[in-house]
Amino acid sequence: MMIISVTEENYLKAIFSAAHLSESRVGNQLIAEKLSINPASVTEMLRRLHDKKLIQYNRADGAKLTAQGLKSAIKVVRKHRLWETFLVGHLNFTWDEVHEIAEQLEHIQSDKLLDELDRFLGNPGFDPHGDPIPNKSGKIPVLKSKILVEAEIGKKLKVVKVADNTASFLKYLDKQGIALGDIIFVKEVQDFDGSLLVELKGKREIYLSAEAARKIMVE
Amino acid sequence: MMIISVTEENYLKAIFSAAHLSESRVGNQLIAEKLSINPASVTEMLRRLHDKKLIQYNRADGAKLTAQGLKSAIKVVRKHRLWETFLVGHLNFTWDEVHEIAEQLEHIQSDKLLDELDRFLGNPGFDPHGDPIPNKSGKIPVLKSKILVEAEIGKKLKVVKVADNTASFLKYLDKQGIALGDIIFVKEVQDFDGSLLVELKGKREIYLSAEAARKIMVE
DNA sequence: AGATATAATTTGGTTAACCTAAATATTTTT
DNA sequence: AAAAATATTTAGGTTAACCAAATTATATCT
Repeated sequence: MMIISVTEENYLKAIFSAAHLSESRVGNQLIAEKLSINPASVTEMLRRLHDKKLIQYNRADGAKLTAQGLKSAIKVVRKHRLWETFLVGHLNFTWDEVHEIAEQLEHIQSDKLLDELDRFLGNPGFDPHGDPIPNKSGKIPVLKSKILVEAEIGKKLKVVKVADNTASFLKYLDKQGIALGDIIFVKEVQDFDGSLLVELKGKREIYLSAEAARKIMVE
Repeated sequence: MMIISVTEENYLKAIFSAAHLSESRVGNQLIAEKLSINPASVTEMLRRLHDKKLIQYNRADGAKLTAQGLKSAIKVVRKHRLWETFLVGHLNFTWDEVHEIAEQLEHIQSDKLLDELDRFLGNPGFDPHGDPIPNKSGKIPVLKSKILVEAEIGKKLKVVKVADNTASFLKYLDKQGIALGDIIFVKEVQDFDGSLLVELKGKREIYLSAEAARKIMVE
């Protein structure tokens, strides 16, 4: 089996997540930003990943994962999200604390560990942030969710995911008392700033800025 | 807080475990063997560990952990053994499968993770091989165990630890049906080769070579 | 004590990942 | 289409860990 270093895995993951957002071209610049390194360093590594047949690469179109590369990237994401699920579910971590540690754990190499962890957790489809966990064969479950800011007035909705996993946003949600699975009822939309008046869990009424409502996914 | 690399941690661990066996001097040679690297490389690293005040070091007496270095080494051992306990206890691993993976997991950095894992496992004192797990403050529990080969005839004993964690020996024990916690009754000792006839769990009788009995710890 | 064996160190490499600054491409704007 | 802006690559350099071969200490043996 081919050996992929931790650093290489991080590149693949960066390309994978960048490709999901901007779709088309994944340039050196973007990868450099994601990994907080100098663009000059990226060229070198992309060439190596190309040699290893993990990406297609040329100056014009940037980097694109091959089937091999995609498989590796998805596996890393799978590991990351399963570990996050474990940390929150069994080790009393909150959703804003788990990212860093999962960044380390995602590189542990053992297929059996991965399978057993999945089983132990009950083959979860989504992690504590609502992000989908690829299954063993690489298939990624889909949620037909919308962002809250696009919801119609008078709809009863369930919070299923957040579109921003920074600790500051997650702490803000905690402070507002919003968690995954909560039922939200949209009462009013302010015309002038797009902020929402919502009823949370049939109890409290709170205001959410359009900014925040753009990062909350509902179903 | 001082940053200690994975490689440095492995050196500290090697020095720690070597010091436990041979007591006195831990030479470059021995460290090199433990880590499967060239002795020439060891000199360099020991100098760095000395500069970081993690070891005392001079040509005559070799390497010796400082209080700082000992603390770091014990923490790594603690992590290693807690993870092994987790793998066997919750993820269906057998005791001969866990070492490699624990070698990776022992380098994950997060104090909260360590504390929570300990709590989750119920603050175990010993890992699946019977090795003591240092507690949070670094204290290492002691078992007043003996090696089976030194046991007297007619004694009822409990298997508490193995003095050889290689997969081949652990598999041998599994095949013989011997596990930690089993009660052993010594019936006979063969004079000519020191092998033992023992009764296992009050049921089966089996022969154990002196070789094997030297690696089984009982209480 | 001197010869021999063993252990440690020095010397002069290598590789993976990074860096900065300069040079070259490629887009985008005017 | 030329100028300006942006993106990529090249060139030359660094650091952490390693190596092999040669050298220098230290220990052991006769």
